[in-house]
Amino acid sequence: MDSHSLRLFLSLADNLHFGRTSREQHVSPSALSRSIKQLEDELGATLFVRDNRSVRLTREGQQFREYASEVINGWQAIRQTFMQDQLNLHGELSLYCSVTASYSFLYDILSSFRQDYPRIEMKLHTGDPAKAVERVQQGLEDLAIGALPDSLPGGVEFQSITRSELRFIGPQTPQLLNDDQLQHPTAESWKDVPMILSEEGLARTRTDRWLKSYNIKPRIYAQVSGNEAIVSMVSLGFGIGVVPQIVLDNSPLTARIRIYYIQPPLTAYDICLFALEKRLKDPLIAAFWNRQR
Amino acid sequence: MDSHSLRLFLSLADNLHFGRTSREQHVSPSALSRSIKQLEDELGATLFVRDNRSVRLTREGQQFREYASEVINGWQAIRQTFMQDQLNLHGELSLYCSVTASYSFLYDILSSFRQDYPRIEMKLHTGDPAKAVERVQQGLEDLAIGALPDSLPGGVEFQSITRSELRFIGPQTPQLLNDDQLQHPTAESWKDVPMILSEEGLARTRTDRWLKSYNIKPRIYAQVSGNEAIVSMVSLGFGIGVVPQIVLDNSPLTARIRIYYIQPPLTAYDICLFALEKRLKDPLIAAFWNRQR
DNA sequence: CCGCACCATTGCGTAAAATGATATATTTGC
DNA sequence: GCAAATATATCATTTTACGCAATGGTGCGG
Repeated sequence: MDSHSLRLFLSLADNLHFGRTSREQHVSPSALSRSIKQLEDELGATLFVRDNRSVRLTREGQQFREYASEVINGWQAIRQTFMQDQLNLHGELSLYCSVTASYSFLYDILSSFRQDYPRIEMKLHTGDPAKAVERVQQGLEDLAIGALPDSLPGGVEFQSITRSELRFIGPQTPQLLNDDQLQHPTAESWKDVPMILSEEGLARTRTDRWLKSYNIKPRIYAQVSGNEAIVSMVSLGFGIGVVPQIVLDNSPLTARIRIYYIQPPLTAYDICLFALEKRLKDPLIAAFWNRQR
Repeated sequence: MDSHSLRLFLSLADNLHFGRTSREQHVSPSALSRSIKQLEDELGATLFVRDNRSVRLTREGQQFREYASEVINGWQAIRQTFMQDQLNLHGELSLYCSVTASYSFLYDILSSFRQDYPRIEMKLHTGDPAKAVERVQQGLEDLAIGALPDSLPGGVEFQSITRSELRFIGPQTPQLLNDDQLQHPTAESWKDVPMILSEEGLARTRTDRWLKSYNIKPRIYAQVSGNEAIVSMVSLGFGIGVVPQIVLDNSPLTARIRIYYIQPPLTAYDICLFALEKRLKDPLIAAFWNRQR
């Protein structure tokens, strides 16, 4: 028995619907199904009657629901108690991240942090994630989110948040790359492919390295800054580009572009939180660094 | 947060001693330490003050102790409630296993089963584990514990309980095998090594296969039945034998024998519980099969 | 003052478990 | 028959847990 299963159970007991619950709780349907089944096995009782069309709580399920919600509420309550001081912890934290980050996982991070530390104000600055480490290092920001570079300057600490693959993308039409160009990239076949690349940053470095490994001298149509701008230009048919998957997940233009899956793939982005090591002692920064996840 | 961590926490809160608690709870000191640390991280509070010489509960720890014991007791209580019918479940179950099994893991299995189904009587029969599957198949036993054979007859279901490596053992003195014989076994160097083997069973099959792979024709000093007898004869210096590690763990003769670690090791024993598939519907057998672990 | 025993913790390599993706079965309502 | 929803199996991958051995700190006795 663990709190995660209990949360899933409680959510399912509310929804009475596996699909909806799995989406709400960010787990796959199979994981949810297994989790409930495991709970039932441990208890030696059936919690839900599923008749392929509807889900409903058994008598035991209702009973267990009370217990589960007590456990979860008790847990939250005791955490609140322990965090009394945290209620008094107040001030301001600046966080630098990309527009994409602010659209995606940042919401979850900030909303749970907000619950625990309601009196800490967050100043959110968005910009090119390639500058994340630099901004922290220069003391312009308390915290920053960006991709983990191949080499991190000393004195900067990081913690991994998520990973995201780097993708080659092209416009939906016209199709700028054919199978042959993808599977057997050569300098010759790629010489006229127009490319739209970031001016700097990991995506650029890794793309350059990939191109170089095939001796391709790219025809650079445009160098832009900002992944959204790349997606935008690609969708308009100007060329092919390279952006992290997470940008595509949150882009309104996904229908206008296509993803080219190359082998071997570019090394994935490791999206991390950065802070200056010596500033980790700062109570506000420490609170964020050690936040509940 | 999971029930296992809570149990560890409660035990530690009683003992105020990591070493003792880890022994009591059958986990390594490191696992215990990490488990407590994780709990503290999740809660954002220190539960114990450890000053390398003593362990004591913090104020938060005392508070959490109440919560934890409520959660655990509640869990037990709700399981009891769900198992009301089980209290009424009564009758007799026969279980066949080796002497070694009855000395080791069987205690844990039976004592927890006993708690859940106090009115089910267990008839324990001990004997050669090689006969486990056969006894179940013939309907002589409801359940049996033994090593999973390479091929299981149809209609017999199994569930894994634990694994145990097969070990070559020799007497403490005289040393019957030298390094060369172990690392480069040849027919020539092994021809005079006296061996004590089971008459039948997996250990015998696997030993034979191993010997054959090196073209060794063993000099069989004795064929006996029962692993304890093998250990006994080996300890007296009659020859070398092959027994599962678990037999050694529970033998009073370990000081008199030595283990020869060969590479590659023999395929380990997979110690399983067996039952006839069609009898799994029997409420008593089902209760044991799906017992709490 | 120096080993020495004791004890919690940490690093590391490996083993086990959880997960997501995918495919398939099954039932039910339309 | 078809679509929707749950259950289950399998596989690859990631994540986690574990034990072992080593570390570091502390008090005690010689």
